Amino acid sequence: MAVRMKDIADALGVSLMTVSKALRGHTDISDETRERILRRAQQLKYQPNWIARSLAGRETFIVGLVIPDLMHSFFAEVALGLTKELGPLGYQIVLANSDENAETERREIELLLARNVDGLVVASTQRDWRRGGPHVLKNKQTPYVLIDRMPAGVNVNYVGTPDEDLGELATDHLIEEGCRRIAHIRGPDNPNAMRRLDGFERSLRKHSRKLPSHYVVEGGARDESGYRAMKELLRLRRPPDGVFCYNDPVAAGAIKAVLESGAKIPQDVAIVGAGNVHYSDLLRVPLSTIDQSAQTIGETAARILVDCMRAKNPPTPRSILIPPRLIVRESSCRRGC
Amino acid sequence: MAVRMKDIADALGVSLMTVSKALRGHTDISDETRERILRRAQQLKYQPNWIARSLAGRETFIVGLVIPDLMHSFFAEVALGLTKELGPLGYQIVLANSDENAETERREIELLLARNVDGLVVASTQRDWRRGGPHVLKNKQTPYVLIDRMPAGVNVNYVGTPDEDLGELATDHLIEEGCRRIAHIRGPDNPNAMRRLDGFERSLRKHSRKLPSHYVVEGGARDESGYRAMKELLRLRRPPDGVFCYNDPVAAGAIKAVLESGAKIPQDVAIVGAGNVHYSDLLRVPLSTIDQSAQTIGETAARILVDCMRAKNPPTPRSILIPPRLIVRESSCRRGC
DNA sequence: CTGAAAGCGCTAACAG
DNA sequence: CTGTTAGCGCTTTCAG
Repeated sequence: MAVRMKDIADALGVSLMTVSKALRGHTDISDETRERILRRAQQLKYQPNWIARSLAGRETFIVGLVIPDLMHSFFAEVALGLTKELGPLGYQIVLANSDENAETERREIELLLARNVDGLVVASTQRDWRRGGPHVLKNKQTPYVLIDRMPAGVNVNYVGTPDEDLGELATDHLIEEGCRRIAHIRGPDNPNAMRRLDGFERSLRKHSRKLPSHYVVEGGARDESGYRAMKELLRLRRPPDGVFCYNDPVAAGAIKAVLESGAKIPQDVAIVGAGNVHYSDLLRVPLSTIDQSAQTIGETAARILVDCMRAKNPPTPRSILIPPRLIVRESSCRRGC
Repeated sequence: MAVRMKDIADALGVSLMTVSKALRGHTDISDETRERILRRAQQLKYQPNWIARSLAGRETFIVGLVIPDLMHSFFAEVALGLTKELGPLGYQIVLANSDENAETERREIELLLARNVDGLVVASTQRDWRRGGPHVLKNKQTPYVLIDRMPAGVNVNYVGTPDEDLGELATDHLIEEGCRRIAHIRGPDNPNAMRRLDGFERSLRKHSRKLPSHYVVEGGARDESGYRAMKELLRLRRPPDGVFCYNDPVAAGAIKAVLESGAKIPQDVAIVGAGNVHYSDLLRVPLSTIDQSAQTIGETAARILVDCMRAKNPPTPRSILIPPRLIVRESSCRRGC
């Protein structure tokens, strides 16, 4: 079996408690004793048993991360930001995949709670985090931070993107590039997508443009949806000359549709996506996009969570929005930038 | 605080042990008592405390996953395969990022071990898993499965790709497509990349082709390396008309370089990558590639691990290679497929 | 400064 | 079938 504190204690003729304290840097141990203990621990390659430590103390130094889709590079980036921030503090991360499914999400969260995680980061698939939301979290005191998917009307910790600004930024850019007829391929039916649409409309209003309803088409979150939606737009009598797409995969699909039609990007149609997935630069036409700084989102969520975990009584929830940044590549670059 | 077994026991006037057994489906409890206990547990929303359970029993139902790069879609897919297979069995996954760094890897593994994980899946950055390799694993009995990066001369559980076959498959394909001058952009200095090179050479020999040494150029693992390497190849007096690239990012970079030079893909230069990262289909030129079935690798590793975790004495190590599959897209399709 | 006592919530082994 | 007795390895509390 692995070496325990008791082994060190016995070997040195001190009590188990002394070892425990010395190992954790308590001040009420003489320097000499501590030295001896530390040295011995090293020799024996002592590794604290975290299970026992967790049971006795009340921290596990585990943080749960619940995301809807591991394959989405946005979440992989968030996870990276989390590990970068949490790792050095001694936390480890348990990964849970909700598969975009509310029930699975609830189950996973309960499991994580049963493991006494110190905190949770959740990109929730739940529409309404209050009702349907894991009431479990209400009872337990476990702090949590929601990311990306803004919960409807709940006062919780949240880190994400100001999606309305994102939509506005993308649309403003298309207008500045000289597009006259600007369309939007919508995302799925969730708050984030709604807000991007709002931003799209806000930008058009701001510039006194009309909002032809047939220029807003149903889309989805994947490239096939973008492909289909773009086909639809291209069939219009007057097809758009600029399209803001819900996200990069959708935009990639749209690009495919445009090129197939024989039209040129960006001359005939300019395209802007969102998310800056890491391959955007390598697409058929390098894709202009709105970067959401996913890693920063992860890091920020981590910091908030750490504050909560360290605080005795829960701090007032914070909502932090990471400003989106426009990244101009070829797909929208009509004026030779 | 959360409800404990004791709470249920007290409420029902039975002993704690009875509850414990009933909850875990032991047979030596009367159906009636079990019913009462189960019902009560539900009412009270009892959730077992896994920390305590782990300390008392000897399983934690946690599996550690150590990977060098979260952002690489290959590993994300492996992780997905793992969760798919392990989740239903009640295991959760702790994620550790080694950042392609052997020292970090060792530390993370030790941490995982200190948490008493039931098993480990490691994509090791270590060249030699025997010497430099975490000897920790020798002492502890914790079962582990290595993936992707084949360890040098060690008899352990391993799931990965037969990289030599992969290289041969890609090169055979280029030859079949009618390429006359075939080059290879090498990967980094690791066993997998070596084997892909071996496969490349094997294919050429098999077809009685020459192996001009200047057609094998230094590369790396990212798109910038591919870009640079391809530039170099294009400067040759007789540039290649077919290139097998270490992986898809490298191939994407190579494509960029070719297109910039004004040459056409695949007419002037055919390109094949490896890995089938999920955006390959959306690249400037849809990329032919060799699929490694990353998710299957994850699932297979999971199954081997489960076998080991359940077995009383360690089964003899198994080495499983998942056959690579050629996926033909536009970048190599010279004969109108 | 050091240590003894008590217990975290659960399970394994055995006794009733 | 049910319950008792011992821990798992560590930490907190409080007395020396």
